[in-house]
Amino acid sequence: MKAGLDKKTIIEAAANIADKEGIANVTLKMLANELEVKSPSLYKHFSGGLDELNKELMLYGWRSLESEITRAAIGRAKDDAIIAICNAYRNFVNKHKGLFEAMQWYNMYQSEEHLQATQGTIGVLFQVLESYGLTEEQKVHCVRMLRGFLQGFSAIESHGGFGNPTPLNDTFGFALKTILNGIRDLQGGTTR
Amino acid sequence: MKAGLDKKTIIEAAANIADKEGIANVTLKMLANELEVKSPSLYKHFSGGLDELNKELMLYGWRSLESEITRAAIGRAKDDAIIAICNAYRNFVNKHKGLFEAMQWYNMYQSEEHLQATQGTIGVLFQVLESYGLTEEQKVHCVRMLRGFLQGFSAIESHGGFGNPTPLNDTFGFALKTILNGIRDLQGGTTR
DNA sequence: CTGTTTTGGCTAATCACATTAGCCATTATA
DNA sequence: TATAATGGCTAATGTGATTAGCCAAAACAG
Repeated sequence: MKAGLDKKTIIEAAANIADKEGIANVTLKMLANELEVKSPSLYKHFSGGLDELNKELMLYGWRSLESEITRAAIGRAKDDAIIAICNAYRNFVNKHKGLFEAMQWYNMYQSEEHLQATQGTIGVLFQVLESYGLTEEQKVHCVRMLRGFLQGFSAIESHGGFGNPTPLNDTFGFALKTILNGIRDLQGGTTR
Repeated sequence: MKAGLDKKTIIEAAANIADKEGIANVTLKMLANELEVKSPSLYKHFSGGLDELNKELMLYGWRSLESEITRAAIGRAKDDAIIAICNAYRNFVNKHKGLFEAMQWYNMYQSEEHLQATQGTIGVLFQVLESYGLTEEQKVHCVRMLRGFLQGFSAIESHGGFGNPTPLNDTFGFALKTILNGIRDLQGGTTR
């Protein structure tokens, strides 16, 4: 006996493999190698096998993202907070390409747990929006718009999907400005 | 001898399986079953095996999307065209959940081919933007913003990721309006 | 029209990885 | 200190991908 593994260690190793080697390499075999253990041993920690592990990886990812985002928003409010959150999201994805893929991959299973997991992240945005004096419904629209954009943009960027040499920072800034304008318009009710 | 298969038939069957059974079920075995053939036979059409097949499926998906989008834009211009395109994109994803996953899945391989494949779809948006009198750079920003939002929003929606009961049509409409406003602002140069 | 080549299917065999069964030493605990 | 639970291991099984090599039908050359 020697390894002394636990779920946390294993998940973190999996996240590492995902980021470094690509999500396709998150296999029990690879994981066992990394942890210097034989693959059947992992079943002592994840009786559900690879499937359970992937689910946990997904949850771990969302929790990590939530934590980064929360930290980013500390001491900020309004647009300033939203911008910080969006930057944190984008940076997280670029730093954790594989993990982010895992977070989406598990969408396939469309589980209640997944909904819960994303809720935390989304919740931070909701809180920030509280101070804008919007209706519940308007807040929902704003959060959804932000979520959609952040997820899509980050996914494409992290995969090198934007072929053009134009700086991505500029695009991101423009998009954020546009979205914040949209939110502002909801407040005043200005019919432009 | 009997089947008389060809690439097109096989890819379409694969797309069907992806949409109906989920992308996890796009296996050579399942495909062979559907086509009433033995799995090794498929190698006569895709010498690269499952990997090549997935790549072709990805390309097929982007080509299909481009075609739907193009059709949607016919006879329309400006905001009207953009809205039509966005709706077509969203509808496509919801109708082809599995195929859309395949389109993204292959991102993993970050290939030149993938870049080419998306280019067609993106190109349609570019063309529509021609009439807005924007600089090249501004057009790039707009297209990227739209792409990011469409991909993220559609992916989340098609997976049932938006937990809230608020109608998604409303959110989509609001987001489009917001983005179109952002584009309009680029034109006038109005410093709001 | 006949001999030859190509095509596209098939069976049998191999490989990788997930998973299960059951063994066993160490650790924790009654 | 007995005993139970833990967490590792080896061996065996199962599924799907892939490869090798056979063979009949179709296409084609003369």
